[in-house]
Amino acid sequence: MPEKHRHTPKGRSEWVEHALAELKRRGHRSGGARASVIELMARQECCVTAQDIFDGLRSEGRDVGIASVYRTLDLLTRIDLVRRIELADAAGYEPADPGGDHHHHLVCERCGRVSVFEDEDLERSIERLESRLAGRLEHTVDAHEVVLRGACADCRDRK
Amino acid sequence: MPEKHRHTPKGRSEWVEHALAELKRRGHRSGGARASVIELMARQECCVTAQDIFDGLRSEGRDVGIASVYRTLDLLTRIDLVRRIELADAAGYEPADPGGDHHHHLVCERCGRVSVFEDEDLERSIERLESRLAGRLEHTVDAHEVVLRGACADCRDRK
DNA sequence: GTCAGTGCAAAGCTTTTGCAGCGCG
DNA sequence: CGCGCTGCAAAAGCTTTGCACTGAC
Repeated sequence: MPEKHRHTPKGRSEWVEHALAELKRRGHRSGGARASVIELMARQECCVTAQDIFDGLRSEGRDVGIASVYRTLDLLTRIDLVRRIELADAAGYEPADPGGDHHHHLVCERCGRVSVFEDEDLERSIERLESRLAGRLEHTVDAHEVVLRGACADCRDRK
Repeated sequence: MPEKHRHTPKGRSEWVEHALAELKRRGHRSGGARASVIELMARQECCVTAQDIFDGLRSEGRDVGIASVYRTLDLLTRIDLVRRIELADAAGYEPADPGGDHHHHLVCERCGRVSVFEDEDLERSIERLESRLAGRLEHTVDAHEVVLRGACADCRDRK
């Protein structure tokens, strides 16, 4: 059952705590740029690009270098606090909700807008597939990514 | 049921015919570079990058410019003769088999190797999802892409 | 003969890396 | 007070674009 615009504000402030704690646990120091990226990421609805984050922080007056944005995203992705999604031009990043929030993305090929859906049926199919692959010792699977491409309601109506 | 290394040599020479015919039908002229890219694409097992195609053609002595490779891939993708898959660094391209060969990709996060799987169960879940989305007039869906990421048998065994 | 197709080179993007300096612990 | 974090700038890819020229129709 697809759902759009899912808000989880409480879950997200928990995510900030979790992320900072996890970084500390791994012996990372707490720097300003990294904290800013984490705080902004937590406020996002859906996946954002590194450039989005950079622009967002600049518009709030936080002079974070784009290199630090990439470095932070890379670090957070490597320790599974952030999920990276390969879109067409640039990669999208979003907080990896620990609470099993397995949503995927729907990209409009005309306007580029990205929306979100969830589907339990699909998720179960993927789980079965993953355990079959693991059972045959063919491949372990840590993550999966589903992208649907088409035209959003607005663009389709606009002929 | 996942299957690797699926050969469809007959289907692929048919694909060359189909691609050339479709281009002619649309009023495109038949140039050397484009024909070379199509011919090489047809021989590929799985998705290849533009650079792979460029290198492959050069090694066969065909001096095709990389811009022509990109232009051809772009054209073929736009008319659905080629499927573009977003991997990590560069995009992968593969012939779009008209015969409903809906396979997807399994990427090893350590060595980068890309393998292929097919899964009817998964495909049915996606079909149901797509018709639900279309039914609600939320989004049309022309294409879907599933990427699983993990460790291939070789890399996992190598500790 | 016309104009789509082509190769080369340059430009445009996203992402990474080098480096000097700052500041957390 | 060491070394991890940071910003800037430069570099390193991937992909697109400009342009003159070739060749298909």
